[in-house]
Amino acid sequence: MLRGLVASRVTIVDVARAAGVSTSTASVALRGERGVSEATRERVAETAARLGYRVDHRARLLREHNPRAVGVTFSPAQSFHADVVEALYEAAAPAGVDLVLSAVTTSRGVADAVESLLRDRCSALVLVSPDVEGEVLAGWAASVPVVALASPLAVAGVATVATDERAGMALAVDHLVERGHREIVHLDGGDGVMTAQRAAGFRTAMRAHGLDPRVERGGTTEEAGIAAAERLLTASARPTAVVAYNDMAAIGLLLTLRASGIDVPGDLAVVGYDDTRTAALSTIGLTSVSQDPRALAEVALRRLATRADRDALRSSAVPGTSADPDRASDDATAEVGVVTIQPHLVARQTSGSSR
Amino acid sequence: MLRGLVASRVTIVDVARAAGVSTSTASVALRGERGVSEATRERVAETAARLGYRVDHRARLLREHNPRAVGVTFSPAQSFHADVVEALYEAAAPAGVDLVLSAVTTSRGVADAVESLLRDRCSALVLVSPDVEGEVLAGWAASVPVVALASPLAVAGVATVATDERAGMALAVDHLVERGHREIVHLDGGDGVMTAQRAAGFRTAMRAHGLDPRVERGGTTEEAGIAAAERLLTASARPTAVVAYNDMAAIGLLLTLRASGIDVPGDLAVVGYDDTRTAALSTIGLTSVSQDPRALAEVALRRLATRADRDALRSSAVPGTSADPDRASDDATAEVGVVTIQPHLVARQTSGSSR
DNA sequence: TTGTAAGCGTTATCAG
DNA sequence: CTGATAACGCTTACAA
Repeated sequence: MLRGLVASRVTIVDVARAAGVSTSTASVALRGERGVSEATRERVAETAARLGYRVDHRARLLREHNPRAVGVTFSPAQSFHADVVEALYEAAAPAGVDLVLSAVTTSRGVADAVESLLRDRCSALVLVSPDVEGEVLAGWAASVPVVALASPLAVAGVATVATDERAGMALAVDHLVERGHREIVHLDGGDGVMTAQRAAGFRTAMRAHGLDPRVERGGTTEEAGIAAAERLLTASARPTAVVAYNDMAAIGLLLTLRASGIDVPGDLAVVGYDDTRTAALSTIGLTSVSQDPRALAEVALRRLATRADRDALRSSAVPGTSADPDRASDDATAEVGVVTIQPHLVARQTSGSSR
Repeated sequence: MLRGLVASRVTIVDVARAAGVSTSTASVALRGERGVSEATRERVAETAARLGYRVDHRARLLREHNPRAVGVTFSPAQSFHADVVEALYEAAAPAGVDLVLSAVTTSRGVADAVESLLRDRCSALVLVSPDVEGEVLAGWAASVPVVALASPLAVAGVATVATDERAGMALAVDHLVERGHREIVHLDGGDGVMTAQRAAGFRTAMRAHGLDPRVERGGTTEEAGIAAAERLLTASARPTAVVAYNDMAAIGLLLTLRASGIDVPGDLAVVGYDDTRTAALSTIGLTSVSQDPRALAEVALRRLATRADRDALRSSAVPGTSADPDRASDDATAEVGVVTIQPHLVARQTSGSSR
C-alpha cells in the first residue's frame, strides 16, 4: 500500500497492524488504560512513535460523548482578556482540559465566535466579558454549559464568575479617602460591559464616606482616557483624584496629564482597574484594583466541572467535601449562581503610596 | 470532570426524520448543494431551525477529509500578535476558512500549542512568530502545510511570510539620517525571534550612510525599554536617536526618558517597530515601522490555499513517496520559500516629524 | 429528485 | 489479556 504522502494520515489501524495487535488493544494501550500487558503497551507505544501517529481528536470526540474541550471567547485587543486567557490555560492544563480559543474582533461578534465554537462541539463555553443580551446567553446555555467570566450578567442557566465590583470600587475609593482625597471623580466605561456596576459601586462607596460621587463618561480604551484628560485640563473645578474604569483608560489619562506637566499624584491622583501588566511598569506605577485573573479562571473551570458532574449524576448525591469558595452558592442556587471573587488593591505611585 | 456533556442532541437524522426525508437529502439540502427541489430544501431548513440543529463540525470534517480549519498559534501578551490575529480573522472570513486559535504562554510552548491544533486535525497551520528551531518546524510541515508568519525562519517545506526586515530597518535609519541624526543606536530584541535580522538590517543601513552602527542588547518588552533608558541616562556618550526592536520596548524607553525630563525628540529621537495601536496614541506619538498585519495575514492564507490545492492534486495523481530526498527538496524550494511584505514608516512626534 | 449504504478514525461492548 | 464488531454524525457514491 502507498505510504501516505502526509504523515498525519497514520491511523490507529496502521499502528495496530504494525505492532501486530488489534485496533482495540492499540487504543487501550495508547490511552494508558489498564487491560493490556506492559510488554504490549510498550510495543504499541514504540510503534506509534516510530510511525508518527497522532490521535485524531475529532474522531475521538465523535465517539466519546464526553468531550474535554472548553471553548473560550475573548477580545485580543483588551489586555485584561489576554491576562485571563493566560490564566485559563494555566488552570486548564492540570485539569486535563483542552481550550479552544475564538476571538471577538471588530468584524466578528460574540455570536460568531460562539457559533464557531459550538460547531466544533465544545463541551462547554467560557465567555470573557461577553457583550451580549442576557437572552442570547440563555439561548446558548440551553445547549451547553456556559460560564460568563468577568460579566455583570446574572442569567438563569448560566454560571457567572465575576469580581465583586462593589468591593473593588470601595477599595479604590477608601484608599483615596484615606489619603485625604475628597474630590474624587469616576471616569466610567462608556459602552464597557461593567460600566453600570462600577459606577454604582463608586457611588455607594463615596456616599459611605459622605462624599459627592461625580461620574464622567469615559470608555474602555487609552483614547478615552486621553480625551478625559484633555477635558480635565481645561475644566474649572478640578478634582484631586480620578478612578478610571480600567487600566487602559487610566494610562491614557495618566500619560496625558504627565505630558501636560500635571504632577501625579501631587496635583491629581489616578487609580486604575484590572492591574494589567502595563500598570506595574516602573515608569507607569499605576495604582490599580486587581481582578485576580487566576482565581477567576480557576473558579470558572471548576464551576464547569461541577455542573458537568451534576449533569452526569443527575439525582445522586455529590460526594465532594471541599470548602471551595463557590461551594456554598453553588448549593444554594441549584441552577444559576453568581460566584464572586474578591479583588484587592495594588498601591503604586499614582496614588502617592510608594513614592 | 466534564463528563456526560452533549453539546447538541439534535442530529441530521432527527432533522431528516422530522422533515420526512432521508439523511442524505437533508445533508444536501442543508449545505445548499444543488440536487434537491426548492420545496424540500425549504422544508428541511425550516425543520432544522425549529429543532435547533447545528452541524457537528468534527463529524463533517472527519468524513470530508478536506478540512477548511486553519490553526493559529500566537502569544496573547504581544500586542503585535493581537493585531495579526485580528487581521487573520478579517482575511479568513471571505475565504470561508475557519480559524482555530491556540495560545502560547509562559507555561505553554509553541510545541504544545501546535500539538493541540494537530490533534484537532487542522488542515493547515499559521504560526505567528514561532520561537522554535527550524528542524521542529520542518517536522510539523511534514504532516500539514505550515506558514511561518513574521518569522526569520526559511525552512524547506515551510512557507514563510514576513516583513522585509532589511527594508524596515533602512526605513527607520534613513528617516533619522534625513533629519540630521548620525549617532544612532539600535536597541535589539534580546531573545526576540527577529533580533538577528533587525540588527543586521540596522548595520547595513547605517553603513550605507557611512555611519557607525551601534547595537545594544535590549528585549521585546516595555521592561527592556525601561532598563535601556536607565542605562542611557547614566551613559557618558549619549546618541541622538534610538531605533528599538519593537514598539513595546520603544514605549518603555520613551516613557522613562520623558519621565526623566529628556526631551523627545529634541534631546533624543525614538523610533519603534510594528506600529501597534499604542504607538498611534496622541500622547505617545511614536514613529514606527509598520509591518502591515493585513497584508501578512492575507498572503499567509493565500499561500495556504495554493499549497492545499497542489497537495490535493499531487496525492491523487502522483504515487511518489516523500522519502525521495532529491524530489522532496526540489519540490520544497519550488513551492515554498519566503514571501516578503514591504513595510512602511509611520512618522510621528518622537522623531520630530510632526511637531 | 430522492433513498440506500459505505465509510472517516476512534472508542465501547462483549465475546474469546 | 486480547480481538471482532458496533456505534458516533456526517458526507458521498451509487441506485432507484
